[in-house]
Amino acid sequence: MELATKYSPAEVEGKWYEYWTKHRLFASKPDGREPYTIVIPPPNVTGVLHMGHMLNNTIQDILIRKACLDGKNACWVPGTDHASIATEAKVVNRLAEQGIKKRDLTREEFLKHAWDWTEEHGGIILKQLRKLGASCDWDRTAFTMDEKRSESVYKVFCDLYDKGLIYRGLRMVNWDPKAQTVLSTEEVIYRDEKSKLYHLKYYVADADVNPVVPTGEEGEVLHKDDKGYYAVVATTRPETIMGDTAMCINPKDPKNQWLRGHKVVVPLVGRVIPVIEDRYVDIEFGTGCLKVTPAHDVNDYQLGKTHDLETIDIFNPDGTISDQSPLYVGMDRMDVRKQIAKDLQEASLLEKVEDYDNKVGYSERNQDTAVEPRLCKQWFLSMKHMADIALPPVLEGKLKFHPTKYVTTYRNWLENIQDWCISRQLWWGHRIPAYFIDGEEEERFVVALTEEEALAKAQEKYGKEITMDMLHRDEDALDTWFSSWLWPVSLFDGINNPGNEEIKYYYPTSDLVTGPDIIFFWVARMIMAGEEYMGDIPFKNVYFTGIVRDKLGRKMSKSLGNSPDPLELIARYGADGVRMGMMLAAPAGNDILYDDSLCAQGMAFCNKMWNAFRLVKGWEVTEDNTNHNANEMAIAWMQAKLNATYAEINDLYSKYRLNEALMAAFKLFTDEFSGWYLEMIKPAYGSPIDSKTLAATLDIFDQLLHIIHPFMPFITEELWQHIADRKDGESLMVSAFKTAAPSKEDAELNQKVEEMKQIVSGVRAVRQSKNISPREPLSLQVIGAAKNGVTAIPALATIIEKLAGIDNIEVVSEKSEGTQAFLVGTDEYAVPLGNLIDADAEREKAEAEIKRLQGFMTGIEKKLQNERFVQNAPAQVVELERKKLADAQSKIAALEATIKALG
RNA sequence: GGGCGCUUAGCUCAGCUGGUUCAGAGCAUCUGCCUUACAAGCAGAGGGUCGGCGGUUCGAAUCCGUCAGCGCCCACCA
Repeated sequence: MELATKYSPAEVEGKWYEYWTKHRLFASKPDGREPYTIVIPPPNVTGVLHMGHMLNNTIQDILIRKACLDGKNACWVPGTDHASIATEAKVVNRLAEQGIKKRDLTREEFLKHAWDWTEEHGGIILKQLRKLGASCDWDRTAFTMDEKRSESVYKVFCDLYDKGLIYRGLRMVNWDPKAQTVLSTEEVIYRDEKSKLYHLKYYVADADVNPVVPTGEEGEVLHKDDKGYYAVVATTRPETIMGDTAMCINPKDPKNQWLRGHKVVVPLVGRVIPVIEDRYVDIEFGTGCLKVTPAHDVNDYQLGKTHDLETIDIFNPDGTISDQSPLYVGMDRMDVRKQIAKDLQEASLLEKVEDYDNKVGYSERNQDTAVEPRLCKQWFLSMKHMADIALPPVLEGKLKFHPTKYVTTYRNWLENIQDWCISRQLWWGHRIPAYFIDGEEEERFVVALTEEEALAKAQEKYGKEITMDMLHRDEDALDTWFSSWLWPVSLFDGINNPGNEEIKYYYPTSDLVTGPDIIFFWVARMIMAGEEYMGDIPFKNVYFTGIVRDKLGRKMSKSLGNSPDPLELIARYGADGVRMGMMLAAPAGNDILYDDSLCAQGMAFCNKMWNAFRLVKGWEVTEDNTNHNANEMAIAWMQAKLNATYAEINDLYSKYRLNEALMAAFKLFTDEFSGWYLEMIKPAYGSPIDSKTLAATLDIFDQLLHIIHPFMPFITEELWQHIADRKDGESLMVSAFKTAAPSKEDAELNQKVEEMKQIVSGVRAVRQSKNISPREPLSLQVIGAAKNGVTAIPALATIIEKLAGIDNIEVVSEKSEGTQAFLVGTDEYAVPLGNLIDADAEREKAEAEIKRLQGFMTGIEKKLQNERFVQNAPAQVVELERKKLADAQSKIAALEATIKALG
């Protein structure tokens, strides 16, 4: 058949994906083989594939396919995450478009919409992963809110509550006014911001007491104007003054001594508040006077507790001013900031405004919404115990991080860990299995898996008079990560059904591939849950990928429009091409600077493989196997090279240096196999190839396809299916494959061939410099001393003749006139060219080289004359220097002979 | 403010415990070739005083110190 010179992935990829699926090659069941397990970092159920997923899932697929070829029982479990905040926000937005407000719906109605949305948009991403070639066991597809996973979450919640690790607490928490929910500390990201520092006047209320005010250098009275004495407070948040319940100074601050024991008036508000003293206040910052708003700042809250201050909550949950405030009720906090600045100015209460750089916390999910500290009662998981069990396996190296630098990050976090706020004021998620009991001022509740159980517990705890009507289940849902942290366990039903066959077989999983941005959110917490519920680590290795950036180093983002659509890329370059492009750009642990040209390189490589296949496939075969010594040599060498490279590749895999492994495979195929081996054995045009060489070549091809397959599954399967007759159901994916360990003989043979290659390149360079066509035959002179080199091996001599276009190799004691010489190591070769030689130019070149070598020798001689070097350096090293010296001498001799021969 | 990491060819990166293979790879560049698998190709070539300075050593890209620049993580200075 005629095969196109271009490989077209579109015609091939879908076919093989279907074939793999049909023959259930991705499916895994526990058996006698060694398991190799990866659980996918579950993407948001409503998400679509982006470049980060492409990278992450390509890596996972490579690892899975490699394990499969290594004969392991590879199991890659896919699934999606319900992503409560993100998904709920999307649903709320869609409802808003339809004119429906969330608060007008009941919980049940809202959840119905959310499930509709999930079914409509959910799992698109998993379908997209198939285009990439992801070899997930799709039968196992899970969802963090499916039945088994939900049951696991509830059980774990109850269990941790019973163990006393989950508790309710009144804390200053991070509030997202847009999503209207609490966030954990990890979900707040701080950004540098250019803001303003407002200096506000707080007049002394009891001015009649006539405080002792300091005076300036000129003797003038400070802190006083026609309205009286005043202190100045610097704040970035003037809109919170309605919540001020004290002003604070440092007791050791000399310049503010005069304020001790006085009271001041909150500007505009008119409330009289005490001046308190606390060493927390930084004397150097601003004026050393701090306004204290216990309801809206973490530190102020602490001060409030210490000094027994009143707490005035001036914000509504949506970030507008509450009726606790005397002013601006109902206005948004950001609008109030602008307005109050004006009003203060007009009332002459604003001394000045300065530019100021500070950090503002934003919700990780709503990055346009500033988080508000807020005091409220939430559910927390005590983390001390969790940190204690999660730290040792990583520090001891039982669970390895790649790259290792993240161990420090992990450790720092765990050693300074805060309790985890696990409740969220959302509906989309796992509803907290806690039941509050009506009737008393003080909060009464029980935690239980079912209402019946709850009632029983309530009656036991609070008395028989409790009835079902009095129970109200907590309205809040759990943090999404409270279900994801169970993922490696819950996927194999290890919580509901401890000790089952699957969990015993697949747990602990092998590798986790994820981004370092979720090391705390997810990785650390999975280790905690794994240790708590399985008594063992959830995975043996964590491979942290980098962030995908554009080639200018910018993060890919929707707003910049610099993020390509993965599916378009696949359509353009083929999945294999894109996979290779991603991997080439992905050095282990570094960020990825993505550029389309990398995919183009991947596609070009596919084409290379395709054409190599066309060549091999196109040969006529003869059974005449005589006279193919050169081919035997070539085959032996190629196999040796392959063995050595594969050993290297395996080593790179073990270090997760997948980009280097791919590069090694790429070079093996392109340079060694296509560039050298195929040229060595290629029969003359129109001539057949002997059957032994063909068989050996197909075998080598087969091995190469195995090596490349994890990186580029589609084209390798396509070619593998073509290079021999295959039965239906057979696949490269699961076919046996063996290379020998590299041997000493391999290395020796390789060294000879490398030398041979240099001779060929030498001749080619001569041709290039003299503009001689490759088809014009030349002869090659082997100068005296080199006569025992590789040209003395008949098979290699034959190959040299073939590849360099040489019709005659002769050994001469001295090169004749009109030759152009070159050195391979210290061996000298020459190509007779007659009058094509430009004697002057050659002489100049040789002289320059001699000069360089002499300089080189001088350096070595000095070294060898240095007694301390000769005494202290290892004998080997000294010997080497002597050899370098000798080599340089013989090279100079050869060059001098060249000059002489030029006449 | 604390911690970690990075700086090697135009670009992206390898260079483990200092000395053969130490100055490398891929891409890009330049020069020849439409050579009968592949121009998405082949052949050949050029390109770096390994961020600066100082130290240890017979010997430093590699170890130590220091400075500069960049990046990341953590932290309650309003």
